[in-house]
Amino acid sequence: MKYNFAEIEAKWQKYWAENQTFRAENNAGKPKYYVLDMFPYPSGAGLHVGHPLGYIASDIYARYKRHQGYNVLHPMGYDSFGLPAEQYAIQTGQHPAITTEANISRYREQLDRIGFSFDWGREVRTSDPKYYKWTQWIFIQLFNSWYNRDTDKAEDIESLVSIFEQQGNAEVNGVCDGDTPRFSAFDWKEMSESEQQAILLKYRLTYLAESEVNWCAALGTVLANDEVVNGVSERGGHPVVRKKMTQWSMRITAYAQRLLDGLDTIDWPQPLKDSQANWIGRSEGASVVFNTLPSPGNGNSYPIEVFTTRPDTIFGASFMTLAPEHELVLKITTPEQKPKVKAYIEASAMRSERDRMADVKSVTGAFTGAYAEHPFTKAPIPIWIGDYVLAGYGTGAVMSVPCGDQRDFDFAKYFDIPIPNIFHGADITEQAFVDKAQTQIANSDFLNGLSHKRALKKVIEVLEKMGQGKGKVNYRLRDAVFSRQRYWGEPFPVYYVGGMPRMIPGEHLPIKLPEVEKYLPTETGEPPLGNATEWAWDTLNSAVVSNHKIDHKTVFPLELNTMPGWAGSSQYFNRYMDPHNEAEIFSKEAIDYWQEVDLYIGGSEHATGHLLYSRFWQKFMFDKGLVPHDEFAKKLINQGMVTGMSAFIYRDEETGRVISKGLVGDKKMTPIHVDISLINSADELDINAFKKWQPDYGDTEFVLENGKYIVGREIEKMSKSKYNVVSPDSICEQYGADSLRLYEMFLGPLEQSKPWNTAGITGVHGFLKKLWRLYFDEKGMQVTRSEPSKESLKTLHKTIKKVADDIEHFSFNTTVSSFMICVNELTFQNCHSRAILEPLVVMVSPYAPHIAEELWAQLGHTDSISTVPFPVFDAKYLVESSKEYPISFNGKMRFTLELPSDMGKEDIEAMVLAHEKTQKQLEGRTPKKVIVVTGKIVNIVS
RNA sequence: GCCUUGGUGGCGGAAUUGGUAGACGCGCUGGAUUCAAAAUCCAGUGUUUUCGGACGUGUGGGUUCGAUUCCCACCCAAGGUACCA
Repeated sequence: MKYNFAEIEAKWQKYWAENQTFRAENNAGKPKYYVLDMFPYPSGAGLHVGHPLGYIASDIYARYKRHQGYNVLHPMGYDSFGLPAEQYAIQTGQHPAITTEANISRYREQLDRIGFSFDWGREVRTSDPKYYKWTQWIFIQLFNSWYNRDTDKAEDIESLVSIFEQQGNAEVNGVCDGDTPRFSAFDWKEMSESEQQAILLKYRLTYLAESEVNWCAALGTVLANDEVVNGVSERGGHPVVRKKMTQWSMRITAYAQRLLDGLDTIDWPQPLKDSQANWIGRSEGASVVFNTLPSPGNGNSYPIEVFTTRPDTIFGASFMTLAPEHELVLKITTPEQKPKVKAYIEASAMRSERDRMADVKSVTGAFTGAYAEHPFTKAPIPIWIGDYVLAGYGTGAVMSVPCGDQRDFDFAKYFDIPIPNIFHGADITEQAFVDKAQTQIANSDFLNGLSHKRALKKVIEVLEKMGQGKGKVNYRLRDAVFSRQRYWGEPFPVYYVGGMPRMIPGEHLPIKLPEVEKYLPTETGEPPLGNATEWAWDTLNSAVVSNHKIDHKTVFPLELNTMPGWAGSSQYFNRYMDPHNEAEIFSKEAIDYWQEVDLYIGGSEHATGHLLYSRFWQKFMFDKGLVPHDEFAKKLINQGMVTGMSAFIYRDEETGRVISKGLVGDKKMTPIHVDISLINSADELDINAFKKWQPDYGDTEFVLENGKYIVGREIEKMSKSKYNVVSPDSICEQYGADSLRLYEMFLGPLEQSKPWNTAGITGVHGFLKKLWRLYFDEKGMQVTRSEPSKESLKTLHKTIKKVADDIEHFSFNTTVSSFMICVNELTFQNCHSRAILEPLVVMVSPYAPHIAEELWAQLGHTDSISTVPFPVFDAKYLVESSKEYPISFNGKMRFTLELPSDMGKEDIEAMVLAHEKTQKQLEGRTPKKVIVVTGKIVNIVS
């Protein structure tokens, strides 16, 4: 009987679907285990072999856990809102929902072919109103909450209102906007409804605020940083300017410290934690207030607050620098300097934030003509603006200490500003002195002679006493903008009364995305939802109604923005626990049972996006008492990228001939991508097939080496345009899903990126055939009830140990090797014993589930192999009577010697020294020292 | 610049607490089988060699009886990033 993978795989995929083999119950009397993959965006291109890498790894682990007796939750879904479908809609008029649906079916077909053990009964799609109902619901919960620093958690907004009613906001220690005014209970009661709402917005965890965006007027939309290249839009090359727009924001900064602290409690890769920690960017220092001096143009004095991590260097401050966007800039600039300053502000508005930050070399800035008073020396110090200071970080203003900060130093040198030295013994002629450990402060009045640490403490004390500053912790993390001017996203459950946002009551959710004629922004520059004609909220009937009914009395306009891509992915892992619940986001029972994700596998590119936002929402949900853990995933693994092996032919532009790689030499030739399906495993090009694919080359002369055309190979990202994409379908077709699964794992360590080379798959495919032949010969089943040999038992148990250890360490590539070694050995031993071959098939099952199910059934079992207990390792089969000792001389192994395992050190030493090969190696020298590590090695030093 | 990860045969990679470097697979070479091919099987495959051996894990040092593994300095590649006060 031959190994017919096509038949076997179709059969078992059908069996699993029909029997719902992998359905997870919410209360099975077993311990739970939750294995999660990052759900994909269903793109039009379909899956390539890089995509399923992580899914295969998680599937192996999920199946392994089932063999260990766990009730495993292993769901899959789609992150199905997104830009490509919308772009396609703009071009073709096709509704994104239709495109998305088609793409999802294609993804599903491809996924099904690989034999994943997903519980498809729990599938979620972020673009499904039944799902985004709960995304909207969470938004409302955030809106109705504020962050209380005293209790260090989110609380209901009602509690804030009652504090305001009783005592105003003076005593409230809540996270709020920087410009929140102080008011008393009396003031609060005097405010109009609208004014009160405006105040509350400053405290809500999701709020409306002006944020800076990259506005592209020609496209009528806001662009992401990476869509802006050199100040113009990537698509079309239209001008882009920084502009303030009213947008929804998430007050993630309220959670900065907890997001940082939480990293210590989760088993995530260190590089990923590092990048989150850097993103949050905690720095300790002080905020210091400098007052401006009245100037010819402006008789007032304004306080300018700066944040500095080096308040100890305050006596070295010889100027101040404000971000060009700083609100005081135009107020304090002298008439004389106005033209220069205005020009500079305009110029920097043209540059994207990324451009401003990437440009390290050029120093730019402008003098405002104004001065501030140094808090201690009372000296006037000039106020400059410079775009190396970012409006969004700290207070958008810095005290510049050129002797202690390289950027300030460069700025001062460039504009010829004095550089006072306040460090004892430091040379600052060429560069700033930044070594904190070596710092001894000088020329600084009461700080003279102090170290960095002591000066820091002292100066903060004095500043606090003067009321001109205080110690402060600053975070780089900014609140996350939550509005998008797009069509294909979650609509907000928000309508506007007198310009103030109101939430639609939860019982009327979901608010479904309206139909529009065009998916582009409106002519007046409003988001695509501005094209909808049925987009108003009728408060009497609690329904979405036609726009012409808007009367601002009972019918109000709805929000025109939609939510960003990360909205739908920030809680999906909890929704999987109870995906069909229409009354709650998930039942208490479900969350109490599943608790949290035990293992999450996905790409590291989500480090500071999805993974940070999800942690934020989880902490919020925890504060609200909805989830039992404030971290959603205990363990996380990043899978690496699978890169493609592009193939090139080389065209000699002078002669027009195409030269085989070995004959190219030093001559400059044009490399041209060729489709990798035309290349065999020896890098030879099928010239006829190539000419058929590219008829233009029909008459081209191919210069061969040894009668063959050899292509060049290079590793690149897999992409259609590079003709190096390998689809899993074609692999499944040719070798089967089991071969694909094994090969993806065999490629190398899960976390590392590695190139795909289809040629190598014959190795694992050959292994599966060889495995099959242990069970079947030409005549049929050849498994016997005979007693297994000692060697076979040893082979089996050696493999059990290795495989179990490797799976726990997610070292799936080495597991595949040990399977190969095991099958090679059993074949050599001519082993057909059921006592060996039954446990073997269970071990293989997580990796190659189809062949395992088939062999299991052929062995006479009637149930699926999926929950059969994993074989248990027994050390007694590995006991050896002798050990082959490596004998090394000065650390280099020269020969091996077989000795009894229980032989003692002295006996070993005597045996080894007496050996003729030892005498030969020593060449008459006396050994200085003999090291014997029993069971390991012998080393002779001479 | 900074942070992170990595650098081992022709290629992917292995060596789990410092103990036989190159497991396993691909590719390649030779052979068996075949009319032939595919498939399968067997043997070989780091470099070098006077066939004794010598040298070999990016480079240079160090610790150690012994280093791919630990320490210091450097080079290169990939990914991330923030001129962050």
